[in-house]
Amino acid sequence: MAVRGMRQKKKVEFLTEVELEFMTELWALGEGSVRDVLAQLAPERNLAYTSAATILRIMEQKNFVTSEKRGKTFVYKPMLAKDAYQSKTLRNLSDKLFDGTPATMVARLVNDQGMSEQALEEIRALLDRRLKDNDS
Amino acid sequence: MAVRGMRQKKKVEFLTEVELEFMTELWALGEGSVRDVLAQLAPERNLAYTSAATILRIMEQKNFVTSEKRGKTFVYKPMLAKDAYQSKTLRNLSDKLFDGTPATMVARLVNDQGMSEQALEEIRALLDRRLKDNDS
DNA sequence: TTGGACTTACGAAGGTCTTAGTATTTACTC
DNA sequence: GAGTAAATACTAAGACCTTCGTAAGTCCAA
Repeated sequence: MAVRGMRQKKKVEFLTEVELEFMTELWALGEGSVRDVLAQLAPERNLAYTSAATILRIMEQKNFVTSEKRGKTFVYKPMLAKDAYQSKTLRNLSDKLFDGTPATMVARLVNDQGMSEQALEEIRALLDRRLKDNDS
Repeated sequence: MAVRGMRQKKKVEFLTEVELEFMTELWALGEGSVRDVLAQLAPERNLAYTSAATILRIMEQKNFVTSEKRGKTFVYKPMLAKDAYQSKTLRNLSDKLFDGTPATMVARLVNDQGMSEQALEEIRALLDRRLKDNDS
């Protein structure tokens, strides 16, 4: 009997570069085996099967995904929704690089991110809705 | 004669955790010596002087700061303005975690970052200005 | 039930990051 | 010019990350 799923001392908060790459595919797929995820990566990525398996196993140890055995293979599923992780990441970035003021962040985005006029309009509409809700 | 400022193969784009911590102090100070930066850190940080010196020397190798010798000590200065680095970081985050659509990012920020009504109003004003400029 | 294809578990190499100790250099004073 | 306090340069340890090879386990078909 193999040992799987050992605990770890410190809670890991954020995905590493490669883990984010994998999680992105899992978010898109909903769930997937090592082979499924590997198939989603760009062809020029050229990652060995065992590397992908290792990455997913580590992600499970860090509680970023759960696995379920189907026949011979494990199927992995995100433990964290994409938008929740987006929020978490933005909060962290706001703290670390924007003095904890997310408004500065939005300002920076709106000012120099080369957003289309349509995108800007959408955001304004979003703000209008938000500000109306606050009134009630 | 010591060897300082050796080149490096690959261009480094982003600050590491500790480098960001140091760069934040340099941005606030404008410039500073090892001792200056160390003095700015939280007292409970307890970092050895030589560690701080090493970090700044590495940051110079990576072209994040320049140094100038004044008397016995080096004074370090950022090579990159804070807002430029903020923009760069946001662009990267948008690509990696938001499918390259910064509008989604703003939406996430506005929706769950707990911004005050005043902050939201300011952003809307900013957008209004941006959208008017585009018309002309 | 045994062979083969595929899967998982483990270990290790090579890299970067963070930290700090030791050794060397430097500027200034007497 | 020698001594001294402070700064810089170097080295290295320990942690984590990425990658992959090898070994061991597993399912199925003939």
